Amino acid sequence: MERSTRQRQAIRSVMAELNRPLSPTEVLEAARHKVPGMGIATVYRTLKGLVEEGSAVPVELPGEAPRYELAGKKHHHHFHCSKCSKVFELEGCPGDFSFMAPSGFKTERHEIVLYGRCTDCLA
Amino acid sequence: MERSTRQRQAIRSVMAELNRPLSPTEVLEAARHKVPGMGIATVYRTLKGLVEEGSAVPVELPGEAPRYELAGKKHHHHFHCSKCSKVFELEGCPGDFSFMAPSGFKTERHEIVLYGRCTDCLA
DNA sequence: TTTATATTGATAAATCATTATCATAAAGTC
DNA sequence: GACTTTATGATAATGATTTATCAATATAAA
Repeated sequence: MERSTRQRQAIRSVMAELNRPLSPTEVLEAARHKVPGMGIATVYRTLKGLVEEGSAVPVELPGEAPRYELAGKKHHHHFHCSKCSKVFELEGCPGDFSFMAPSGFKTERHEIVLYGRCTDCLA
Repeated sequence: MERSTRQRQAIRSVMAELNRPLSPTEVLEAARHKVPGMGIATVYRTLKGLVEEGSAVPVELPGEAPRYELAGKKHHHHFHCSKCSKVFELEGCPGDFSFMAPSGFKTERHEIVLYGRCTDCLA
């Protein structure tokens, strides 16, 4: 991630603009609007670089290949639309769930995923 | 799933005895204690059959290949030990999380996963 | 500009989980 | 026990995602 290329700029801006976890394919599709002809390998390479330098984080959802979002957001969870498969960021968190664990277990973190229909898919 | 074989009996009993979501590999290892020489293909075939007949369900966790647990349990969530990677069943559920979704979204279900150390790994 | 070299795009290769294949073995009926 | 057919185990094949390769191109410093 040494040089600033059109491709990398496009990928970064797409992630900032869409502001939701994106799959490599989603990144490619959106970034191609800015840089036609971009290849999927560039997306994978750039996402890997962004994660390594700490400016993006992988978002893993059950049964899904990883998506990526920009780093620096505070603790939050995600909504997965069962129609369009887009993933959206949710604000806030109900709190601590360590009470759910059996006694003797030490809970360090948690993940919550909501499933349903997003606004666009309900319309 | 027509015939009752030693392999199928072993797989069913292992799932009942361990009472937690098991990966095909975990099933194989445990079932081999009852039927030495069992092959992984038999595990995959049997798990698929159990799911099709409705007596087992896949358990998907973020970034993990599916595990399987016996069907018929009431709504619950899971704990994933970050040391031994075993997944445990949690009892109960804090409730409804649809308030977390943005207005205009329709929440249909949710998943909660706790991460930390299980009792054995803390000892 | 020229130049050194990092980056790109196309695609082959690698990974990993799961499924298909097939000869052999076992279940269960007669 | 003999027989018909399903099930098994070993392993090749598949599918999906991600990474490696490499010639051509673009970046940015001199």
